[in-house]
Amino acid sequence: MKNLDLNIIHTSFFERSTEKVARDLIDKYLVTERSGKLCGGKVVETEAYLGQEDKASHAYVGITSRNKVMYGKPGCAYVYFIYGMYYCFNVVSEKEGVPGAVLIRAIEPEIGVEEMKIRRGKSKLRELAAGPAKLTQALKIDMSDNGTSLLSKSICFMDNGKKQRPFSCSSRIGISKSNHREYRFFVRNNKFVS
DNA sequence: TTTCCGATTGGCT
DNA sequence: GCCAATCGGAAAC
Repeated sequence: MKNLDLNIIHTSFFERSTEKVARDLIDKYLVTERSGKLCGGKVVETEAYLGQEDKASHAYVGITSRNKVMYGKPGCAYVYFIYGMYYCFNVVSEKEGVPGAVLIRAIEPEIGVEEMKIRRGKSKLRELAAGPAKLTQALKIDMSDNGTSLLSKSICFMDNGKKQRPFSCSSRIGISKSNHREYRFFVRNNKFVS
């Protein structure tokens, strides 16, 4: 592994508007530690999901047992099960009581690459974490992480202090209910974007 | 309790 | 490009 000077990102970063958090998470590190194995890389693609004004958000219908984490403390994980077989990972944004979360759609594999290859059953770097459900498989994130704080060593975002690469925005992927705003952010010309 | 369908993926045409 | 896999959440009945 290369020399990395990484610092855990704290709650105040997440206690802001969902759009800003989504934008600023680009190029931050997402790292998990599972059974002593460290895996992660730079975030290269995110999407913002807001509250009841956002038709595509789980919070559009109001608080339910599934989405209640979105209304909780910023900087916690919101994980949900989808299509009967996949998990998607979000970080909760906004101050407590206000729903919002940022879906992490892709990371650029950098730490623990060999372990992620085993978990994914794939050898190409491009196939390890270019997609929200691929990323949870590579980082071993599942429902047991739902609601947990992302300030711990076992799962967290980290900053290496370097400047963000240029990124673009677009409409979100895979949603049927449209929203005018462009809430997807991704590093420009990066092959690890989904 | 029944029905509809989803913030996806991988395999096949 | 198309579509099945697979199951829980949410709303309808």
